[in-house]
Amino acid sequence: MTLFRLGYVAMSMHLQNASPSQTMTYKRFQQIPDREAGLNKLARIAQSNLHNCLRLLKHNKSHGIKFFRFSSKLVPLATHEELKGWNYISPIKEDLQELGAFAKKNGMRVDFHPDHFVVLNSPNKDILKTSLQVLKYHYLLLHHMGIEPAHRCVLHLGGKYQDKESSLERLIENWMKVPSDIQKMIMIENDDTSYTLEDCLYVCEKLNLPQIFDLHHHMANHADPQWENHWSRVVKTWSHSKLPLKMHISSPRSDDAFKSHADFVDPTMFLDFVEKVNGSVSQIDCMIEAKQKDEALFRLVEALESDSRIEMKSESTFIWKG
DNA sequence: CGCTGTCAAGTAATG
DNA sequence: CATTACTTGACAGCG
Repeated sequence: MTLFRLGYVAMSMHLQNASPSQTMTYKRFQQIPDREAGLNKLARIAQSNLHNCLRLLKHNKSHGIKFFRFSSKLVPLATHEELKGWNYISPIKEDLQELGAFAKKNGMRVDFHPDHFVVLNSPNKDILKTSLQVLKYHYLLLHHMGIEPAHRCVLHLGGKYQDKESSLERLIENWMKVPSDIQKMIMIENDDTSYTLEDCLYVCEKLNLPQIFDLHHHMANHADPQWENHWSRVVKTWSHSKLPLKMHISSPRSDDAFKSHADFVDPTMFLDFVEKVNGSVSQIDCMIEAKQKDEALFRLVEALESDSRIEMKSESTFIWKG
């Protein structure tokens, strides 16, 4: 029997004025004549973002949601080249501590997905260096939250650079330049344009990394359309992890904009997946990536509740009865 | 207050 | 070779 658990991404459609990713652009920062005042302002924004994250976790708690992805924009300009040397952690140490303690106390799985500027297979040394800075930022956030950073950061394999095979091998070469603490933090996700599930599995097996299977990306980009043929390999990549297998779930916005995320998740497609993987592993955490965020999760739960093949175990977990 | 253009970052696709 | 799309929330400026 498999326990399925639902989570969502970064922000809530229900909480008002609770953005976890308020920001200040570098251009604005530059316009502040006193650098110290600018840095203070950045720190205040970061504190507000973390405060809102805590509100989000409390909101999640009240709805029985124990699985959440933090925004990567918690500290604006943290890794910007021109702000090198700024200790962006010190003004938010207590906030991070409090946030992590709340997540731990309530048994919540939290993680990150840095955006597409983190590219570990880039042939450009500067881009690799910047990417490592951004990963270090995520590491420090987790570390100061008091959360074990292992398998808390989702990445794609990177660009194709006109030659997919050699670009994939470059990732393996570059991996040796990644500090081991950061290596341990990474999970790999198949993407919708370049690297398919099978490409990612090859790397995951080689580097001993958990594979995050994104069903929507797979539909948009695959070699073998039958993901079922590779599911046992996906399961195996999680055998050494303390965390349950993780999935990304979303639905295409339309036929024309197939790769874009729809507002909500199509329950039929999701239930089809659930039926197929049921029994393959003890728990599957499904990250709902929909434009309507937590509202999409609530809608999906409503659909599950009214389906006789599903038994709800709590507000956001369920099993397949068949 | 509501609308629009702009914003640190990379890569792929298009022209 | 140069520009746009991707995706995307937040903010500043403007009417």
